[in-house]
Amino acid sequence: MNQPDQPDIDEQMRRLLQGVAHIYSEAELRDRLIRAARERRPLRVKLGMDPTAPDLHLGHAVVLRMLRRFQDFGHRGVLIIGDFTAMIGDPTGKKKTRPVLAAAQVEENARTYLAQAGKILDTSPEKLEIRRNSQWLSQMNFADALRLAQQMTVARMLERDTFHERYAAGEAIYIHEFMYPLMQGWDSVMIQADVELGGTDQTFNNLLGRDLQQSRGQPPQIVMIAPLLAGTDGREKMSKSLNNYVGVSEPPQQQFGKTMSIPDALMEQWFRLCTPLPEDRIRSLVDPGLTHPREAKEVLGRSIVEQFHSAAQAAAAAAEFRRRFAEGRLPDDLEMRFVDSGLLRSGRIGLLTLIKEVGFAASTSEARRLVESGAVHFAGEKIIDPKLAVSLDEQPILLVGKRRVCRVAIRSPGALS
RNA sequence: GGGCGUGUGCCUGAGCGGCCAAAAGGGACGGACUGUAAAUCCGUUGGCUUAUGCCUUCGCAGGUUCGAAUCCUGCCGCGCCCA
Repeated sequence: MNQPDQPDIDEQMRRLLQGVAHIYSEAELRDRLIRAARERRPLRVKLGMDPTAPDLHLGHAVVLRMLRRFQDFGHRGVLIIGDFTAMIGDPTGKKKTRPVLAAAQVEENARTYLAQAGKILDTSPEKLEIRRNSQWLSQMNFADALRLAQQMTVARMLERDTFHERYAAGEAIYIHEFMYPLMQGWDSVMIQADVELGGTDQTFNNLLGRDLQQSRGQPPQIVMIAPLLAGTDGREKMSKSLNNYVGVSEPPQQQFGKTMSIPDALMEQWFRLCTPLPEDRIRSLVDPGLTHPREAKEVLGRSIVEQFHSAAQAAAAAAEFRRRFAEGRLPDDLEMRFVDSGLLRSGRIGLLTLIKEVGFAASTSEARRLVESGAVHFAGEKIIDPKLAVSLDEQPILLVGKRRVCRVAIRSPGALS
């Protein structure tokens, strides 16, 4: 805006476009910024939130950071809680219809979401407006819905990647799924969005918002698309269901450890999308001739942990990681896990049962396989006999694989855990 | 509404009366090697208090058979074609 402490438009543009994969269109954004400044009106920057997934990860953080930059330039984030659209579920997910969420549940999820998003966003009321789309969508009747549907043709819907692929693959597409993008687009009309942010999988939906706005005489929103962040496997996009994510509220140790496990080839993208490091620094970090990949990854890990925790915790996580895996020592603060005394037979417990009880294996059979494949150490000794029964009197250490470790003890019936 | 086809383990996908807890690949997990990287190699991949044992799995429910993922009937889902 016009405030003296804000940089000029060119600088704002440069910063806003940082790390953006696509924008529709750059010229429109520039115009809109200029007009907003002239009219002393903050832009309304829309971001949709899925009320079913309160576990935010680095992928969400990318787009949240984009919104944050707008906020920092004086604009207003409008967070849409898709409580109504959740009834359908974004066809992108290509899974079955989701159950309708209870209002209380939506409320709860929104709270969790905000608690996590707050690590990145400015959540002060003047900078962030929170709306739920059931507010207007649930008011619509069939005629309203039909009118909305008239804005779109089947052919155009089928252009959308996810629909296109499913159609080609012979998978089912339900009519109501076609409504999803329309509903999301309608949200933009209702809140009069100036800008909508989203991941690449949202492109179609977001662009539809432009059409709907125009047909209602509103200036079309500018659409800014964040690149999809690849998950820790380096193959798929980061997502909770693929279990390849780094959660923003995970403990430092875990964030750091997961980051260290990503393929080297992924580092560059993560540096760009997940850290504030300048371009030339990134370039030297990802050049194996200049920086050993392990060192580079450590910088990456620390930078990530730092954002969600603190520099001190990041350093500690890195140090602990080194101790643990480079030097092969056990962690300092071993977690204690308890086992019911009822499971003991004359003071001993079957190793397999123990492994299962402690949560290191889903079933006894799995525990057996782990033992037989030499993955288990108990009280400092490698054990390959699945029939072994052990004593827990000394509160021994149980190690399964490289990462699953704890100390085990007996919980007597009356004792508090 | 009718005809044809299809439905298998986390996924893809073979099997078409016994040798099937079910080929193969992917993924995942474990081991070796490393930098909890990649590549490579090896092993495991339904459950069960400890098993040349039992139980549950091949859309669902019945049936035929000494015996069914495999045959029959009905139902359900999906696809294609016709209307």
